[in-house]
Amino acid sequence: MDQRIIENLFNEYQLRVTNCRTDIMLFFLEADFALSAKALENNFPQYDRVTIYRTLNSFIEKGILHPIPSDGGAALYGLSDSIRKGAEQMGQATMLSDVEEVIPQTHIHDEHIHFSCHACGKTLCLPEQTIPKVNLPPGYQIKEVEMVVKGYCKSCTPA
Amino acid sequence: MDQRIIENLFNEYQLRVTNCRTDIMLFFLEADFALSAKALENNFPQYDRVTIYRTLNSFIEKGILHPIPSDGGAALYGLSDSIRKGAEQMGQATMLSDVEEVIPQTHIHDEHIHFSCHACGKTLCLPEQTIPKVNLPPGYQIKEVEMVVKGYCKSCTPA
DNA sequence: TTAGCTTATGCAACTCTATTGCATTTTTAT
DNA sequence: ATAAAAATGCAATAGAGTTGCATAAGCTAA
Repeated sequence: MDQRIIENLFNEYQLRVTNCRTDIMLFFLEADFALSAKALENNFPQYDRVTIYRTLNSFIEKGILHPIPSDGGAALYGLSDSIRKGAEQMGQATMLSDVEEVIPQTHIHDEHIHFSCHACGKTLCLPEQTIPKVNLPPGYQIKEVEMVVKGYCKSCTPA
Repeated sequence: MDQRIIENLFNEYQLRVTNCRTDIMLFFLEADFALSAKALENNFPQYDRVTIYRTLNSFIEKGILHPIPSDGGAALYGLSDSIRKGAEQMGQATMLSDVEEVIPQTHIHDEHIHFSCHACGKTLCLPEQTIPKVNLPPGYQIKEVEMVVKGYCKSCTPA
């Protein structure tokens, strides 16, 4: 994952390029599961807890990360679908013109299913799994749907 | 709602009958939405915060209440479907024999949809709305599914 | 009904997650 | 290079929830 791709992303979203933001974004791109503030604190002892929280909040405001509902006390965060897809495409691109095509998609909520594994404890975004349509009785106006499936993930289910 | 019905319920679930438990159970039965520990603290200043938390936990252990995923920091709790249904049936019953028919249904998870209203802030259980079946790619083993729909509830949607 | 065992309650202290204010440092545009 | 704007670190604070322990209340059986 090229550093330049991340810088470009931050420029698009009007976020200043800092070590903390770059490191955390790289970590999210390399992780295939959702992360907690605690996990980031452990992985980046060089940054203050407060800075990590502020970094997470700035990413959420821009729509780069989305919060994932969790049972435990601690919040979880996952990369937005558009960001991950964009970064993967850019990873293959070699020309700068390709890189500049990314358009910020703020406020677009990813309506994918989240999976929480009882065995390894990880929570994953399943970008390919769209949430099934819901029909509520008349009078309800649906704006957003959250779905968390719990069980055993691919790695933890015996084949 | 008869006090005797609640006493009977507690006996079935092997919970001692105390003022705090009775008051809180009554409050849940009368509320048509999910409650937070904070809401109970506000409504029952005569009971200690710790007692309220322990009361909630004892109800959850017995399966009388279920925790509801929420964005905010604070947990929400809803009455289990079987309890509310049982209490309503008993409310109509006049003979003690009817009342004694309640069977504790511990560890049965209610797979209904939850609705969270952006306007009034209330979270409701929708016992009639079952969660649609989900198909995940091979390798995932599903044990439990949570679904929270957000938008405007019946009371807050203009007709 | 009471004696005695068990469980629930209240209080104090504590843990953990997250936020806020403020001084200092870093980023970025000129 | 410089100055404005924004990010960082530190200290303090807020809120949710839990634990230990002494006391009070509920339950069981005689």
